[in-house]
Amino acid sequence: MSDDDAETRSARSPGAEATAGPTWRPVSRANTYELVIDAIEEQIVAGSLTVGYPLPAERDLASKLGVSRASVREALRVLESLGVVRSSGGSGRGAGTFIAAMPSAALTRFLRLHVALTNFSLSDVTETRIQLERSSAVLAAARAGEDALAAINAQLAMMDTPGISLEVFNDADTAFHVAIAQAAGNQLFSDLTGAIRTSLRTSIFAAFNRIEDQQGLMSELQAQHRAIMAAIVAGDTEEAARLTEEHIRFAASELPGLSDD
Amino acid sequence: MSDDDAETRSARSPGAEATAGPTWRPVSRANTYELVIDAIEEQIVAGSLTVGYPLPAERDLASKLGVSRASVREALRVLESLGVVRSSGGSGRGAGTFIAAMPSAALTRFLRLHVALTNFSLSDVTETRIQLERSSAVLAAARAGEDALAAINAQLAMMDTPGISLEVFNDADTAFHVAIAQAAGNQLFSDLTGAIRTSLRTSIFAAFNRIEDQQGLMSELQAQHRAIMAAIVAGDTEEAARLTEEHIRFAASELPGLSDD
DNA sequence: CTCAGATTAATGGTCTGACCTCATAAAGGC
DNA sequence: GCCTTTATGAGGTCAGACCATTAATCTGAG
Repeated sequence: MSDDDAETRSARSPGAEATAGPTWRPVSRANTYELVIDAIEEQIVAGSLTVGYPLPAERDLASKLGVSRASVREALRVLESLGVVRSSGGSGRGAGTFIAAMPSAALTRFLRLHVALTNFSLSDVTETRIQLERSSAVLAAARAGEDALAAINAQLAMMDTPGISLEVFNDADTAFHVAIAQAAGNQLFSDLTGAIRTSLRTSIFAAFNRIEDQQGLMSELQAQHRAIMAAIVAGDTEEAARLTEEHIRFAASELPGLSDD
Repeated sequence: MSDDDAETRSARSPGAEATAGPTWRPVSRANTYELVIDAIEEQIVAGSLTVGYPLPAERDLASKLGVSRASVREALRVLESLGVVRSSGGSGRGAGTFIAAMPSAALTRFLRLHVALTNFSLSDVTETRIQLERSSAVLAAARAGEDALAAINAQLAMMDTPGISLEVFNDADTAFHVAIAQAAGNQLFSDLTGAIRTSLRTSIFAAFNRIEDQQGLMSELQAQHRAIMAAIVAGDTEEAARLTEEHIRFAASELPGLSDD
């Protein structure tokens, strides 16, 4: 069953609460697959299903819930696309559907689609990225450990490879920023940072191919990367944040079509 | 490491790899429904499908793509759960599947599930919220218009209702913060802010019901709301940001179980 | 001619049952 | 014992049927 709250019934004074929209919520005749998702989600929220735990076989689950296998599959495909579940065929160990935790791909697709639909503008996304990465830089400067710093340095080194291709540079660039977020120790920062960068991947390539001095821009970006890294290593939180914001704004302004001001 | 992302896998530069682990990724034999999603996404990214446009009927699409209707449906359910598509039965005008743009519900479910799976910790989520809302407060203080301010005030007034229930207060509280994000003019801020609050709704209730002086806490929160609003109206960006961060940290620390420090 | 009511058609929603592929586990042959 | 073969069980896909809902169309009374 759905635990929908029926608080909309109490609105009796006309005009007073009509300010922020009616909020009718049309009773939600849930589709079967939604009910299946709810049933699974209930187990997850209750803690009965944790990462790595197997779900019943699709046929079992269908008969247990009293629905068809098709409906179960639609629910599982949704959960799979959300990065909550993972399915593999075969038999025995490792076969079946399991609770997983792989949110990055889901976030990436989500952002890519909604950016394409212009539901989120490029400047909205960039601004979000700036705020997240500013905070990542601060936290990384404050508490990054040896391993985390080494991971960031590895990406810096990668970007220094002579004659590097745009694809490899860009992927290392993304990995650099994600590594900083990871050094900050916030998984949501890290996944959002990666998702934003990756969802813009195609646009970034297109923009890059529209400019003349690609190598020059890459060098400039890399110089900024080094400055950011230096601030993080020095533990200078203010400077790391400032340089990060400057870096992202610079990149957005240099790449035509990536900022819509 | 779970750097998942089914991107264009055509670019393969020899050498220059092997730095950050193997990353073999077994060629990703895409499922049929993924191919259907790709086909639709292609149209969206190319701009052939924009918000409001209809998709072919499921049966048509299935035969056009040479797959079964079940696979088409699995793809559509995924896109629907992502808030990219909306389906309704019947015939004629308004019947069928259309491109939509309703990302909030998708974000909310995504966060709720991954928080439940402890993939994102509560402090990760709270920290993200702080950064987003700090920025929202700054932008709102800088550029909020009459209507936007009125929308925020409406929620403040709602929370002042005497003898208000916890549910109504909490929903107005959420709406208050979302209204500020909306006043900032960043849709992604706004949707993320709402999603984070809504995904924690159940936890917030549980935490609230565990404390003694509910009315006292509500009053204190409301006082902070008023202070934030005053700073926004005054155009004091620094103060608005500071108060917002303070407010969120205060709430998280007061509600037992909502911060995991 | 007009309009209410019945009919029809198009669409998503659901179910059933079948068949395929694949990876493991079990049985069998050397 | 080790290797090969078979059986089993899981997801992946498909075809087709039927249901529910809704707009468009037709029909007939007034």
